[in-house]
Amino acid sequence: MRAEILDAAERRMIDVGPDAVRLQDVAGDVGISHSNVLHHFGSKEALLGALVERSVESMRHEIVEAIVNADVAGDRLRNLFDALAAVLSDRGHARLIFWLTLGGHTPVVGSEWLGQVVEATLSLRRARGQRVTASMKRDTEHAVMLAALALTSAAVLGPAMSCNVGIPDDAASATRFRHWLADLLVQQMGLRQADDPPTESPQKGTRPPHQKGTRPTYPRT
Amino acid sequence: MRAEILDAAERRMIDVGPDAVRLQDVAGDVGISHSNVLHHFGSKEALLGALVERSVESMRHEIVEAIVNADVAGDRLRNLFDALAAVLSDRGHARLIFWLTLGGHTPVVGSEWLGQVVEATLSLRRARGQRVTASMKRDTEHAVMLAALALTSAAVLGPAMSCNVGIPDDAASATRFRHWLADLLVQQMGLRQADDPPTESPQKGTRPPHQKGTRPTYPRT
DNA sequence: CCGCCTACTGACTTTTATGTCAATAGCTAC
DNA sequence: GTAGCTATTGACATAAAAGTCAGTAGGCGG
Repeated sequence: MRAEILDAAERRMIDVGPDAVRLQDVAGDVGISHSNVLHHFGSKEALLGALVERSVESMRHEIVEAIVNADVAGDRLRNLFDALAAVLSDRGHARLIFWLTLGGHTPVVGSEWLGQVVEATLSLRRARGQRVTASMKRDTEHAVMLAALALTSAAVLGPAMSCNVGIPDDAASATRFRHWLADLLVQQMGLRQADDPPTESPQKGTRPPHQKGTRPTYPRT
Repeated sequence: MRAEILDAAERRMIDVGPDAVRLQDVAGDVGISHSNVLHHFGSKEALLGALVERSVESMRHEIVEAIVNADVAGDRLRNLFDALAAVLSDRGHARLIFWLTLGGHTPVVGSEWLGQVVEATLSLRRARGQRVTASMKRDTEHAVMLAALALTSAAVLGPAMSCNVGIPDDAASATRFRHWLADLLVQQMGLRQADDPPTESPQKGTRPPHQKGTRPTYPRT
């Protein structure tokens, strides 16, 4: 029952924000009385606390999952970005991040798991024969940060921004942008492999199917 | 008086969001009674409407101003980004954009002035001797969109993301990231000029320096 | 059967925010 | 002077949301 209440609250939280999560509405969604919600969580404050805790945890988990499962090793950054966009956008994680951050809830992204992504990318660059210098480390940090910022904000501002720039607001365009960004970063960091296909057309069938066996080199959490 | 009320409301809007703009608080900030606010604007709804209208207009104006005044012509994209960051962050425009967008207020960025930035950039690339093809146009659109997304979200998520990636959360680091992004885009679009200073910092060494005249070898999208 | 615990409910209380209203004060036009 | 207009106020009405409380129902160990 707690889980169902949290589910309903989460939907409202993502859609309309923390201030608009009303006990009565949440209770109505689940089909119980608002007193019951109070009985389970003690107070609205506590409900929101539990909700944030659960959401942040599942968010972290799903994002790390997407990163781990992606075939980063071979310039498949496009795939990773697609997976991340799905999690951030469809699951509403991006909106949640912004709701919480705007509300002053810094600890949302307060962990350091992006640092692990930096580490993984660095080892990838080393594997490409690049010398790991301080400036190259910073370059990698910036690249990861750019990817995180762009993907997260695209999930929220994407439609508005697209229209503004002159790009149609549809899934294909969003994907094209993601792939463009992926290619840009791959090039910037010199991660393209010799055996990679030339990737000239954005989405349709340009890449060979995933070879299994090539696990990503991402470190486990 | 209307202006003072709107000022107070704007501060609260940016800091704590639309839902938390209380008539009593706003009135208190200005030093009048809440009935007076109501007298001037009719309703809270109307106050928020007037506020959004004014804010969006001033936002548009200040951003366009920053873009127009920047010395873009000479690869001074760094300056432009710094100016934009100032407007977006210090003036709170970025937070406002996110508050409104999350609240379903799409028309915020619903105009098309970023399209004009795309046009300006395109003519710049043409002036650099590049042929304006369809894919190059799309490349430019993507670059402008990336810049807009990154600068806007950095003003909100910047601190949290920095810590997460492993970058210290201070102004210098934020500036470094902005400059890195500016250089990345300048290089991507082949906008560097012969008389430009060598801007050695961010990623020197990992790639041979850009030869002017050579178009980026990046595959068109 | 009985006592106890948990899930759950409806009715009530409290708080807080919006909005209404009548009244006051100052200023201007006639 | 006075009629009328605007800015302003305090007191009150209304509405909505959070939280309290006493009580019901059902399961379970003794």
